[in-house]
Amino acid sequence: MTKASQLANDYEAQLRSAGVRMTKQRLAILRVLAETDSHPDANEIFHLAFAVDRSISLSTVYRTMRILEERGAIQRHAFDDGRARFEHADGEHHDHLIDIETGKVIEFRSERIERLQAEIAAELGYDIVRHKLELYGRPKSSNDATRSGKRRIS
Amino acid sequence: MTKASQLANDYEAQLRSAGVRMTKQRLAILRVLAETDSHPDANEIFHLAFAVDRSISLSTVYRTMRILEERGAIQRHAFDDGRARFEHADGEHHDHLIDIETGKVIEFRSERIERLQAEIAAELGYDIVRHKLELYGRPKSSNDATRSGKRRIS
DNA sequence: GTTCTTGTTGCAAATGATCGTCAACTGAGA
DNA sequence: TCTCAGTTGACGATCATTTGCAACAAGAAC
Repeated sequence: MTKASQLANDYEAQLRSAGVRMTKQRLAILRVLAETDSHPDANEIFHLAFAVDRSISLSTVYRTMRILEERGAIQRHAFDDGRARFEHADGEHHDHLIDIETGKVIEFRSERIERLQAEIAAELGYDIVRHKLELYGRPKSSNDATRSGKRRIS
Repeated sequence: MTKASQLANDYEAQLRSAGVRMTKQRLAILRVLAETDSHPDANEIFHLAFAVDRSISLSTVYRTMRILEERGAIQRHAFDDGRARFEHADGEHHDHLIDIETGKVIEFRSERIERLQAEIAAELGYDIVRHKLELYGRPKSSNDATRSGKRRIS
């Protein structure tokens, strides 16, 4: 079993046990989400899911994304291009670096940033509920950052 | 001369010398922007400017905000409420903490965060062009964070 | 001040993303 | 299989933002 179909099954089991009714449209969306490592918007998800099940509509994509978000199965992001973008929540929080030349999104996680953010909020008298860190950058000339997957930073 | 009207004059001089034609609508917007310390959206700016000059329209607000953004006179933000919010760019970059109970936006700047972000981008093979850090939090019980103005953090 | 050119305006209609309504349909438990 | 509350697609509504256009007004040249 591939990692993606494993993830799709996890999604399905999780939602079923939460009493969410599984329709073929939702299964198509779950499969699409499990199979992508990028951050698709609603329209992209719609097109991918449409290829799996031609009976799906854009409305259903929006409705399903809301349900998945409420259940914590996915994360919603609002980068600077206006649309909402989604990615599966595979547990650990991470941040994003967006390549302003290509739009490519690189995920990373830095414990130092996480700690520092909590400290700052505390100094301001707040408890952090969530946060959003987006770096917008341009590749350095000697760039080996083209490999994908999440990067772990000190 | 108040600090706000000083800032409004600075805006005007800067734009004039860049060859931007100054209309009464634009002057009204500049005054409104100079007088606020918050992060108004287009509609709020429209209402405030309308009080100064009843001939202004929402379209002009949007058009003017784009011009001001292109000239670097203001910063555009996209917090989690969907709309674009604006604030005057008074030079130094800062980040935001949004109170999820009241929507209040607190500005702060942390040199450690700034440094850390640059380091992370470098590790990923990128030069940072800009970045966005938003903390969404809830006030601690013993909260003295109600005072306004930019906060400087270690 | 008058003229002229060209950028700017308000309005209304157009977008684009997202959501709501509703009648028809369908999971999934009895 | 039967039942029915939850779900669907179609499509119109909504919200923030943009654009087309004819009327208008800065500001440079007279």
